[in-house]
Amino acid sequence: MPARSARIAHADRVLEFMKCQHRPISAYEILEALRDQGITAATTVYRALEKLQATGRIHRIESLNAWTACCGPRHAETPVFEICDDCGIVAEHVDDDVARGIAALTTRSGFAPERSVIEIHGRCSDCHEDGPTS
Amino acid sequence: MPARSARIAHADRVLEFMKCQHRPISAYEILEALRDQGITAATTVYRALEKLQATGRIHRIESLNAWTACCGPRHAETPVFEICDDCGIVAEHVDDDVARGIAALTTRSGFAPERSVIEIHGRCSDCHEDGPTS
DNA sequence: TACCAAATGTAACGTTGTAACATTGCATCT
DNA sequence: AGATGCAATGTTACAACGTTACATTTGGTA
Repeated sequence: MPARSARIAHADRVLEFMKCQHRPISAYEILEALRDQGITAATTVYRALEKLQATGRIHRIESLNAWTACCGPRHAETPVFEICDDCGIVAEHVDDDVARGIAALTTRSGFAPERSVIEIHGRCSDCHEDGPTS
Repeated sequence: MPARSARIAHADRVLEFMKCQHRPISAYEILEALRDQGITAATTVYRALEKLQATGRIHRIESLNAWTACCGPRHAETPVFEICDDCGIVAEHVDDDVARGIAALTTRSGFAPERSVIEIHGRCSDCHEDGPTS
């Protein structure tokens, strides 16, 4: 894997792999999946994740210790994640009402917010099958 | 299977310790602190934490991998945490506006919520010292 | 008493993340 | 071209967080 393309390759390879997944992925899953593409150590994966997160192209799901590709246009805004505990799929939203609620709360309490983690666990529409028993 | 109240010593000791702290505590910090009270293994701490969480007396802070005593009467509702990244203090709120925003979002998307994680990182009022002075 | 179930102890292991330091590839300057 | 400097990468070891599996103790109850 020579040449100049190798200098950006790892972060890009990690991002490409993450975009093909439809659920959050752990750093060690990425490591295993990309081992045959020259990524051999956890350190490398974490460095790639750090760069991708800094540029807003991926998000960390705190309550899963896992990572997911950003699936919106440009996300400077706080995402709200809906995480299906059944099939594992994650939906990413930007919600102005929730954001306003957070802003109002922090204003009242005198707290200066910098980063919000909003993760809703439950069942997605495909999995809860809105029925009686189960 | 009636009352068995004498067997909860460890969970009680863990809860008492956590109430004396004013910031989130990791499971291993609890282990070290309570080693001289007969708690000798991580397993014991995690079992106590699990019980306390199940009864709503403590919360897990997902973005810190740490735990905090519940400091409000509304154990059943989703708390919003303000976490000061400077001094480490955590404020716990129950906010109906935020809860309504979450409920509206999940209703629109057909998601069945079960558990929400809402953690706001930033600076508390004592730490950001609003303004140019410092 | 004898039994059962919950609580606890113990050891090992699995997962997630970081620190510290060496090495390599590429751009730039002289 | 040679020297230099920086960022990316490799390597190793370790720290932090959490779980599994199984043995043992304890107290209530049939």
